Amino acid sequence: MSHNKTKENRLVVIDGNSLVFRAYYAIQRPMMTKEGLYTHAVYGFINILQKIQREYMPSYIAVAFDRKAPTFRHEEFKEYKAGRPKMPPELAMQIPLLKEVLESMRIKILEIDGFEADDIIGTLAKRGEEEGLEPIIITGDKDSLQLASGKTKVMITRKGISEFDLYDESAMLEKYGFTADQYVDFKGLMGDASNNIPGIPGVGEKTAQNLIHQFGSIANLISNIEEVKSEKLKNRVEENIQLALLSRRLAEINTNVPIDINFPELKVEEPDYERLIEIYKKLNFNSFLKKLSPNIATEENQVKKPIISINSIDDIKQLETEIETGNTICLKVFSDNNHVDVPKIYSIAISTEKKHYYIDANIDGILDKIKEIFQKDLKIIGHQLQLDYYALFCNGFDDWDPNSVFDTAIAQYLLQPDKSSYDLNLLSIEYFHKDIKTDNQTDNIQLGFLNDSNELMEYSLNWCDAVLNLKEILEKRIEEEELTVVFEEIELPLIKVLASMEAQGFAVDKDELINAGKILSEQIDSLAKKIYQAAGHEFNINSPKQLGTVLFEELGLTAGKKNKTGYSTSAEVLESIRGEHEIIDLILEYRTLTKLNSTYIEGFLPLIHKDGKIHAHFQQTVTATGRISCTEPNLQNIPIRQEVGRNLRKAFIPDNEEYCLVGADYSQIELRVLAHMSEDPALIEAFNKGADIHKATASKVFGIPESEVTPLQRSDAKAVNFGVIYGMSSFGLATELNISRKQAEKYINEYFKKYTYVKKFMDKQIEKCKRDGYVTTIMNRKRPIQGMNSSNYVARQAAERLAMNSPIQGSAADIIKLAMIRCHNQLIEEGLKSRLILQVHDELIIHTKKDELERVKELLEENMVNVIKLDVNLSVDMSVGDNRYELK
DNA sequence: GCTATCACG
DNA sequence: ACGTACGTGATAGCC
Repeated sequence: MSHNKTKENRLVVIDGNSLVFRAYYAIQRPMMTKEGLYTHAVYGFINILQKIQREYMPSYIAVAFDRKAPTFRHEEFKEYKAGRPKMPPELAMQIPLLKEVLESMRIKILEIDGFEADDIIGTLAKRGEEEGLEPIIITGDKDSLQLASGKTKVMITRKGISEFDLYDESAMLEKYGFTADQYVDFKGLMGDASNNIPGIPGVGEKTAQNLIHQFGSIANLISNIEEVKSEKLKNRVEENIQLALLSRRLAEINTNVPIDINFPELKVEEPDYERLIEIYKKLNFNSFLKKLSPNIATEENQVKKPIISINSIDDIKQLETEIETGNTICLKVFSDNNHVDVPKIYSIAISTEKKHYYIDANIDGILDKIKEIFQKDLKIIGHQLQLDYYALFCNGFDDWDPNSVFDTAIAQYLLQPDKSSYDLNLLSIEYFHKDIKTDNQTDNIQLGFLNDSNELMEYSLNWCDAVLNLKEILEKRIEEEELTVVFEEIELPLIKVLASMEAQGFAVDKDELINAGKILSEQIDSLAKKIYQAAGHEFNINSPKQLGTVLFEELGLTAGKKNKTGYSTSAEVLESIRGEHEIIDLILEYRTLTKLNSTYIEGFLPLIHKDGKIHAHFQQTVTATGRISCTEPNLQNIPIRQEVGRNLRKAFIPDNEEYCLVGADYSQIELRVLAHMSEDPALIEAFNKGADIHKATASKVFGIPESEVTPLQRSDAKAVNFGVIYGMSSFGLATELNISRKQAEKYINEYFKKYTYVKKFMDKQIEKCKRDGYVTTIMNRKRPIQGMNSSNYVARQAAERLAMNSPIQGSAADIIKLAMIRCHNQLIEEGLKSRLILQVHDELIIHTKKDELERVKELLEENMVNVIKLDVNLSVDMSVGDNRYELK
């Protein structure tokens, strides 16, 4: 905050209620803390406040609030503001939080029983003018326009909260054709629906405006009533004179509120940083904390570890002598994190208990030395260690396997799996209010920047300090939250498995891919021509907006669902109007082919490594349920459902002729997990007798013997089974099956009548989540869920579905992760060359040496099936092929 | 940077 | 009366 630059006489007065209301509705996606506090209105308010402070630099600032007590207006007119909907609780709960923030900023809050914020603001503006100040009123409410004057300006929010319209005397004249003083008379005539101010019945904005233009005020209108031309209007005004005067009094802001105003108290001051940090932390406002950090950086006066810079092969001896077997180190490898070439390691930081070593990785033979040191059975602490592993694995450390690691990113992920980022700098700010970056560039560790070795050395020390400090905190929290098992038995051992998969990569037949691309492009061109012909002109088929115009306006086809921006042109909508015009089939085909070409051909080609393989990145800290995610590219969504797309799988091949691919899929893992967790006897029995589960469900839902189930009934039952996993709603099932809601409801009722324990299980998840705020998996992985008690029905239902689905999806994720670890370790233990190269949620792909094939199949089956003991058997389908297409 | 769409489990 | 199926990532268009 720059005090030296403030405008000396400027007084900003904010209508707190009005602005927080705007902020609440302007932010589309509600924000909430892990404790369930809604925060978006506060967040939006602070943003506006900071914008105002930046742009107007006031010397004085105050925020006025309404009180709950009735005001003089209610005394005059009982119906004042009657029928106004109550403030939603999600907003009401944020008002005290906002006040706490304002107090921490040392911004004066003004409120008084019997008066509205408007009156306080009016009084303050008037007194401010008398003191020679320049008042600026900030509000979302047009009522305050009457306060605009030669000195006082009124700013009204526009388009949500980000923009304002500024009104002064001349702007009023321009917009309304009368002055701010006359605004009250104007309101008296037309009334105000939102405050339930009556006005003259039948007089709206236009008529009121005209009357004010002609007569200037209500008083003048009364004295010259004969001049009103329209007989009807004249009668109306005469009959309702008292109502107009009452309305005028209600609309008029009182500028003489009995409130103590002491301008020096309103002076802008430095915030109470300690208190502000506390409240920002409570609200999870990390971005605001970050902005504070330069102001508080001086508070800590910690002693820094000595940095040892290692610039020659001889220097490393210091490290060799200091490190003993079993020591704990913090590790950070700086590399270009490159997946299309061997990642280049620039430097390696190793923090021991006493010293911080910063090693130039370009020194000849230095990596071998480090590898030697790493043989001392060290305990490794890091943040997103998978990245460090990957760089090392690709640079000769492929057989390195530390048996004790701690990853602070993963620890934080388990504690809060729905966080959007586990960026160390953000965590450092959140936990320690300290920015670990030495400048802006360190965000982006690119080779060009790495020239400045000193900067990076400093950064590496801050990095390791933050990781080590975080570890102390998170280690305890993991234990308190009983996450030790999932942390130590699943997530930590998985790091090296994922890094290995990543380093291994998936070979692709580039020529095959290019060729497929050529064929697709030709087909796309010819389809486009046909589409233009059918439409009568060229347009951008990829633009849903243009497509919507062509289909629903020019061709007059039946528009289905709408979305925010206009007509929906989704496949679902198009399918339903297939018969109406030949263009529809062409467009659907065009969509399919362009999707394949742009995502899987054009998208993949630039990601092919120099070694001819794709090294996708597997991320362990992304999904809220515990699944892993795959990026650059996403190999978990290669087409399979349609033959055109499925053909692309032919391009995914083994490294060479000595190898083949083995695919191992868990059969119905989520339904099996559900059977186990719910302990439902009917579901367990169905699985244990090896039934076709969709057929079994069909038989139960439709009340017929399994032998009589038709393929259509089986497919409907399949949708029901999916629905159960997703936290089924009758609406969802109805849309999926294209049946009535009633019919869907019947299916669901039948299902739960037959699988009563499943119903109990679902109810229990909701109940538990309402009580604890989270649900858990078989391995006690937790997923916190917000909004279980939301007053909004839709939000609450959505939260309940998450509570039902997450334990199932998450437990399945636990199981396959455990299986991956077992399989990977056993392949290595047995000295086999075969390796895990891909996981697709319920499927593992193993790059298999042909002479190891039989052993690999056995090993997969054993480990996947026996990885955990459930009340139902796990079952695995296995297939072998020379490319991914052949794995069915 | 957001929205719509569509690929997978 | 409301308006939803669960979990992801990539692309193109548009502001």
